[in-house]
Amino acid sequence: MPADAPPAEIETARQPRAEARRGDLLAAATRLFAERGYAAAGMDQIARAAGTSKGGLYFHFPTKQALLAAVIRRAADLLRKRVAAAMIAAGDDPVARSEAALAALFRTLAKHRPLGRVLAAESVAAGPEVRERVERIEDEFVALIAAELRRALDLGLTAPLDPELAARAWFGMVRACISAWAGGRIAAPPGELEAELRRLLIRSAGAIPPDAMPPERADRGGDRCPDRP
Amino acid sequence: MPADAPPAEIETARQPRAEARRGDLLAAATRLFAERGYAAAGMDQIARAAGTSKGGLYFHFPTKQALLAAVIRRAADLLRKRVAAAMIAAGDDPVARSEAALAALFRTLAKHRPLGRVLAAESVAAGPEVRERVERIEDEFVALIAAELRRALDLGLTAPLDPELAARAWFGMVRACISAWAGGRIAAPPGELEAELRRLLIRSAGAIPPDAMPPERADRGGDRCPDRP
DNA sequence: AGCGAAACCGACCCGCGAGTCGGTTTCCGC
DNA sequence: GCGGAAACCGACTCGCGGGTCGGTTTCGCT
Repeated sequence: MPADAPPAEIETARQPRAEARRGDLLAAATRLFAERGYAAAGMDQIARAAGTSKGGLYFHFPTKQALLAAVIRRAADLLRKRVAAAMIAAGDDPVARSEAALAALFRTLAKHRPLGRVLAAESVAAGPEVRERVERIEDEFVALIAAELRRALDLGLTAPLDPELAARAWFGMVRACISAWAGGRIAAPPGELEAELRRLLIRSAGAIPPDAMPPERADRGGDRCPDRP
Repeated sequence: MPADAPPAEIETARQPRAEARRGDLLAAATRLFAERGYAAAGMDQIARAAGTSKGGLYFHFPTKQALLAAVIRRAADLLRKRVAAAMIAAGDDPVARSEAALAALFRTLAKHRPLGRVLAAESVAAGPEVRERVERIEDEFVALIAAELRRALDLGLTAPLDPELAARAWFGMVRACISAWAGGRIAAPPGELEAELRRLLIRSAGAIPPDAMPPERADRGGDRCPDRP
């Protein structure tokens, strides 16, 4: 239990076909874990879905937990990469960066729907170690958002708020909306959903968007700068 | 599958001790499902934790799924009752009602921590029927919030928004914060957490709180009514 | 008291699915 | 083209846990 870090992640050079199979297996596992749940998805089933056999599966992953761990790791890596790239591309303004991060997260999860389900729901089902791992990933993203919020706060771009907590709340909002949308329980097309969600997020922080509301602002009275008692 | 409603919910008159046992069993099941996950929590284990035996457990619940269903039903009933009461007590103003609902939800989940976990995570693990049931409960609460938001919107108390989506987002915010707090990953005391969360929610809707900010508003410049380009 | 039903017990049954293993095929280096 | 390792196969094992069942205790009722 103490210090198992070094031997865990050695990417031994594999033959290319093996790498491909590994990818297929991870994809199939991701899909089935999301659809049936960790416990209900059988190893044989997963292997079959990936066009291989149980033995082949166990050649790549020593255990079912390890398979889930790999699935999660892969998902997290993908999200991390996309989000980081988007934020770098967005420049310096914290609000713009946040919006870019949101957009990237959103588009990535929208493209790979099962991914969100696995990250959201399978943490409890597969024992405490896995749960902790997922929580750490979540914390990582929350910290990312929190840092941005803190910068914005220091620049006076937001209302006074607790960055940690607001970040957590943002994360929750995004996840809830995406998962409802992925389950077909929200009708709106993804583009519109993202726009509306962005408005909610920005408003919740009391932030000033970089593109300070163009033409159509006279839709309804009193939506900002309230003048009633 | 078609029309199984009538025979399912007959509350047959039971002896008092049986009712007590049933309660113990439900409590133990709730705790263990939350801690270990649905699949990993054994029937024998649950029975033992409730101070009884497998046979006794199966006297009350015909199957494991039925047990989970009962747990969920109970949790939903409790939340429903508390939230409804709070909203009625809060009067007519939609913003006040929303705040009251939030507070009730918050306090109830804070008092029974495992409850949130079960509602959040066990839906996938126990087959599609249960998942759907949980989703319906969630939708129910979302609809409750959405109705309130729609009223507020019609009264001109909020910024223009999609009530459905905003309600979903609110729900997600609350859940994420509560679950992080229940897991000890947020340091703030519950009272403070709730207050901060309330601010976020209200701001996200662009709403005007009924108690229009008392004295200390001059904390930081430009936090509302922005004057920059 | 004593009878019958409700409530409870725990040893047993049995299917299911994670993990194993000896064997076969594929491919790389020489 | 051949030796050997990497990659893959699928029948088999075996423990675990959901569900059963005959028996025992508790309790309400008269």
